[in-house]
Amino acid sequence: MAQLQPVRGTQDLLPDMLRRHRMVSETARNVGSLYGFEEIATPIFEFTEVFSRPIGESTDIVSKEMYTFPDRSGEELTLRPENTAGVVRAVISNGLTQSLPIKFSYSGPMFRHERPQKGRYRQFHQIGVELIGVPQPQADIEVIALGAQILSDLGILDRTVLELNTLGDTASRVAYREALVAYFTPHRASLSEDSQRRLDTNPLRILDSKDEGDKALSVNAPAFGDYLNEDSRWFFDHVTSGLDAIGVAYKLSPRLVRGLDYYCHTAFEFVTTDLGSQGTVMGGGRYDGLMNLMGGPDLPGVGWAAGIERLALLIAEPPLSTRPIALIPVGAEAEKKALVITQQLRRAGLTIELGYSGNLTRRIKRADKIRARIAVILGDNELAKGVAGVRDLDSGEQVEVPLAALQDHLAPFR
RNA sequence: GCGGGUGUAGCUCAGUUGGUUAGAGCGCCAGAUUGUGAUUCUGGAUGUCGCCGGUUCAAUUCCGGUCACUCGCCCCA
Repeated sequence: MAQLQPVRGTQDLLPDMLRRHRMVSETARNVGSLYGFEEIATPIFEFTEVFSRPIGESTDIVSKEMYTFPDRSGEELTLRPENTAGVVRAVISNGLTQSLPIKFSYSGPMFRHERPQKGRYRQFHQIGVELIGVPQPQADIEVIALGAQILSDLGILDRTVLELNTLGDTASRVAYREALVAYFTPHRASLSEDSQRRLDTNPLRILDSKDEGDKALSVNAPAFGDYLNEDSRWFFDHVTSGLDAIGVAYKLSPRLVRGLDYYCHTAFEFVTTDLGSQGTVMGGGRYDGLMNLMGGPDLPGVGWAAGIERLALLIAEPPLSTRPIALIPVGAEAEKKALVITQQLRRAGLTIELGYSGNLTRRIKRADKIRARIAVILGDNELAKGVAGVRDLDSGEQVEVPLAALQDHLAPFR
């Protein structure tokens, strides 16, 4: 039993869970199209540079979590750890920058070599959207509103909090980063081990540390507000007032930081407390420098990604599919006839289950087990009269229906 | 990557202070009913007690390692 295990951090999506995944991705696609986003699919693997450069060599994702390998012709390839870089690459590769804005949504598997936990897998699935070519804060507002509407349609918006922050433009962020490094460096020895590392990789994250010593030190750290220039402030004010205007609630979180290097200005996360430590359900922000960094024109972008596994755990059980109609032949002659009738009814769009073996009792039992709505019984008695016994398995009522009228009679149950 | 917990039937779990045939409920299969399901009743099957090794006359039980899951950290969706 324990011999054949799936690879660590991967899982089989059995029908019940896959139905939840579909509910999430279909809701995202449908709501996305209301906002003018079209679905796109990019390859699951790319040249390693597609991810390593934009995401940042110092990030955990690139430095220790990517599935990177040389293929048989020696190309350095990587299983995508996220999809923003892939979409941007596709936009550049296909010369799509001629008509702006570009609005894409996607859904698919991503891969990161992390330690698995609930809501955290090595092969996991994300939905996401990217809006490219709009420098105005309206884009940020639209993208966040889209995310909120998807969560709302999934029935879980009220179980999340939208945390919102600005990282400022590049100038502001660089200035602030330097100020933080200058402040923390003299205290380096007093910082936690994690934060000593953060000081080198992502000093903004020290402010969000859970270590008590770090928290104490952070109290007197420089505040980002003092380093935000006028442009950055103007931009963020428009984002917040826009969200206010359309009634999307948010909480300002000055400590919210994005993990990937290419983010600027707006950063946001929808967070829930219902999933333990994997509370971020949707996260994103603005990435104005990314396209240019990847060798394309200097176009701004905003987007987010959401973890399907995490959303799938939160949503209510999706409705089951259409209940089938069970066709139950009794006897060799009926068996033949049933095959033909089944084919006709399925072509007419009815969901038919044809039991494979067993006597009447056995088959009707099985029909009950698969939640069949109707059992169509076809035996010698019926064949002789040219009818079928149509039994309503909910009420127990059974009527005889001429074979010629069977399809019409069953039509209401498709 | 770091620290803690767990691993017994398809599922949820009990149990053995180390001892010969390892249990329950649910589920599954069959019969009561050879042309009528869900209820009920009766009967039945299933485990290399996660894997490898050590201690022991004897290990599912103790010890070590390992794998997987899980909680927290880290990171992130």
